[in-house]
Amino acid sequence: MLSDEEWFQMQQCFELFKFKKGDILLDTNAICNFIGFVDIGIIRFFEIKDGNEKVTAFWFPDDFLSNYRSFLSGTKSTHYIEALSDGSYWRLSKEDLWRLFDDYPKIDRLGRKMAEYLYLIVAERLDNLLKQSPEERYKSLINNNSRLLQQVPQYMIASYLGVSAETLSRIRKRIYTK
Amino acid sequence: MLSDEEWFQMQQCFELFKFKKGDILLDTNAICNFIGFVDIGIIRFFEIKDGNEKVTAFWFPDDFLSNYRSFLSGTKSTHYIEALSDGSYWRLSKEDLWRLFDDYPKIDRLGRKMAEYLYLIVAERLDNLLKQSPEERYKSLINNNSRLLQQVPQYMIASYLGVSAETLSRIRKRIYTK
DNA sequence: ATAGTTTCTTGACGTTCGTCAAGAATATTG
DNA sequence: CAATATTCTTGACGAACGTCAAGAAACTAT
Repeated sequence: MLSDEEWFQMQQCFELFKFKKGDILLDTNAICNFIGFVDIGIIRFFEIKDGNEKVTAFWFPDDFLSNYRSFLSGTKSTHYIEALSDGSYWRLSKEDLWRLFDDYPKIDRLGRKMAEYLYLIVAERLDNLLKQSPEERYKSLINNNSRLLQQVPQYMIASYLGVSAETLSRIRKRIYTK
Repeated sequence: MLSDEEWFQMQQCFELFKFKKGDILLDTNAICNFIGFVDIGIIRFFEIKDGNEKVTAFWFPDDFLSNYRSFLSGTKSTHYIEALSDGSYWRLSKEDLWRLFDDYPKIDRLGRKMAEYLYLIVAERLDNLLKQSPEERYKSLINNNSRLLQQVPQYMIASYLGVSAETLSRIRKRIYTK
């Protein structure tokens, strides 16, 4: 889809960032001025409401990584991006991306595909949250996202599903004892 | 942002569709092959789960109108698009849009802006759903979307907020009697 | 105006959830 | 291996929600 020249120009702009478990890759109130892709490691995207963590997303290798809302709108992040393990990610600054979009129409189109793809992910998550019960959401996770269950603490998954840690523990008990 | 020529080409592709209250503009299991913009009227986007309606969105004049998930992914719609009043909307077929994207890079870029904008809307809605209580969500609606309260039946708003009609009735009682 | 339809409210009751607290299980570190 | 920290489970209890059913209120249409 892209020519060699276009790929080269894009690759030139990506920079590898290493991180340690617990590192904050984006703090609240900062404006997210980059997008990235996970190289190695696990990352979570969450906010804090009344002292409670609300996890919006987990990211694994090859996943898109950004506070895309803050990135697009230029508003301060309400969320943290935090490393759940050691690892690294490829980073592209907003400045460079805008320049690539201006200089190369095909990269601009790639940006459209990216936005469309990210729309699909979040729209599907919204739909599931509206129509499924917590138990159904957990079962979906078992079928579609089992690596998450193995590599992320359960209380974070609970938050991702929109329930308390205790409730998820009881959901699991319900499921696995019948 | 677009030249006269580009605007003209786009306008050529839009077609006005009239509808009556209760009309189904997109049925479940159909593939959404258009995007549109509301000209006149009110429209809702909803699905049915276990006999219950789950409203995902309401659209007013100038709002973007499509099952964008079905449109982008080419999968069958799980939702209905239904007219809540008489009205009309401007419609652009997928075929024409793809052609416009191919022929005019600036329209392609406009498509990126559109996808980005729609991402922001759904991402914010997801965030609110994860972090706010039903009562908080209703209060947000009062402040940010009051025309919705005046022009849409309350039981549909309840569904949009993710609660039963009775619960919203009780939330309103809680709020307005103290 | 009146009859019919739709929408909203209220009460009763059972279920699920959140919170707090304690302890068990698991993982990490020295 | 022992000590510590983290995560998970369980119980008890109260709050919020869903459902069913009945009636009130608002809206439509003739």
